[in-house]
Amino acid sequence: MRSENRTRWVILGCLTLEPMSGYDVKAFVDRTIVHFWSESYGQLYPTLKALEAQGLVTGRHERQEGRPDKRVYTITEAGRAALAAWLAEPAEPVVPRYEHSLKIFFGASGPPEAALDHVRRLREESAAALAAYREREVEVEARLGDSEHAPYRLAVLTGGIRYAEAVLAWCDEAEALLEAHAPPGN
Amino acid sequence: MRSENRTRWVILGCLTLEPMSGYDVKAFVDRTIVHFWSESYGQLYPTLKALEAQGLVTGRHERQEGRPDKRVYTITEAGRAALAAWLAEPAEPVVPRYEHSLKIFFGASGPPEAALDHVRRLREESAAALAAYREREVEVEARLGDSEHAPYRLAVLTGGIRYAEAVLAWCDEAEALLEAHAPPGN
DNA sequence: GGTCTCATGTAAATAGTTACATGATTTC
DNA sequence: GAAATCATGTAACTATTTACATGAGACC
Repeated sequence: MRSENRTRWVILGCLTLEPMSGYDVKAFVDRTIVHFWSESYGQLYPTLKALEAQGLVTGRHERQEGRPDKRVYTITEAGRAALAAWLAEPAEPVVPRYEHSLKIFFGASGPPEAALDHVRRLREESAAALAAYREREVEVEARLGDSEHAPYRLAVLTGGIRYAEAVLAWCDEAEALLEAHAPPGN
Repeated sequence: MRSENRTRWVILGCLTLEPMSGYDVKAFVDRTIVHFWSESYGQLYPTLKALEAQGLVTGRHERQEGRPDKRVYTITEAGRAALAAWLAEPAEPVVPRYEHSLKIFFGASGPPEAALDHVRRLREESAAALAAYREREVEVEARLGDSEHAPYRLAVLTGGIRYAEAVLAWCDEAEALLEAHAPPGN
């Protein structure tokens, strides 16, 4: 693998916002960057331990009443430096694997309506995603205000919105194209 | 992993077009669907063997002059049926991991100009990709003509074009946003 | 003489997900 | 009484990449 364990950078990035537990990081990822990133506990907890061993974060046990204790991690100066260095490097252009596209690409080998169904499902998924992003946009604008993080977060969120809009427009185009060549026989 | 070995479906899909060797499949992927899919030899060759063992493809040794012999695989009826069944199933919505977005998202923790640099590099990469797609579009239209595959392939290629266009438009938007909030000090 | 293309494969390593285990408290 | 939330972790498994090994012929 080209870049060793990208989970570490996600964790360090989250910890620059505030001290968090593994559970908190997971919740943050699922709430804010889930449209372009995902993390699993199976990756988060071991990586947190490794980061602590490397001195990039420090963990402390925190007692809680009425709920389980948690282990809260804080980023160290070394952690901030490592993150800053990684942020300065060009991003690795990773080729994503889109099953939707793959299934449409080989559509001629499937049942007649299958490719159109993929387009229609994609439209529904994208419409739902778009609605969620727009809600989040309002929320982020309100909560972040003029924080130093605001422009970065808003830029990325706008990216999600533009992406979803482009996919929706493409769905119409693709549907027309496929319908024209494979007239519905039912 | 939810879907067992998606490489198999790529191989079967390719073999519906014509009999191919592992090397041919790799070349086809890199030539036509590389913008949303990638395959490595380390995955292709073992999977081809497994598919043969399952009776979904048959391989034959082909002698060549002036170049190495090759092993050419042909899809069987069972292979076509398996592929058609997979194509009929809804695609699994896999969350991609965009390093570009991640680095911009946490931009406040990096060097001042870093996030803008990511946007600018992304613009260059997308512009190059867009140019390549447009060339391929002309080529595909000419070569596929009114083949049964044409509408599917063109639809997917158009998807790549729309995506690249949307990214380019977003880059302008993001650059303006980031410049407004983090005035260039150099 | 060096590099590129053609061609097949294996081994080692890593990345990542899923399932399991545990258990208290809160909400429906 | 059931299900969800909070909370941490491990083990098993799968997917996937990268590096290595081999070797002939074509091209510059």
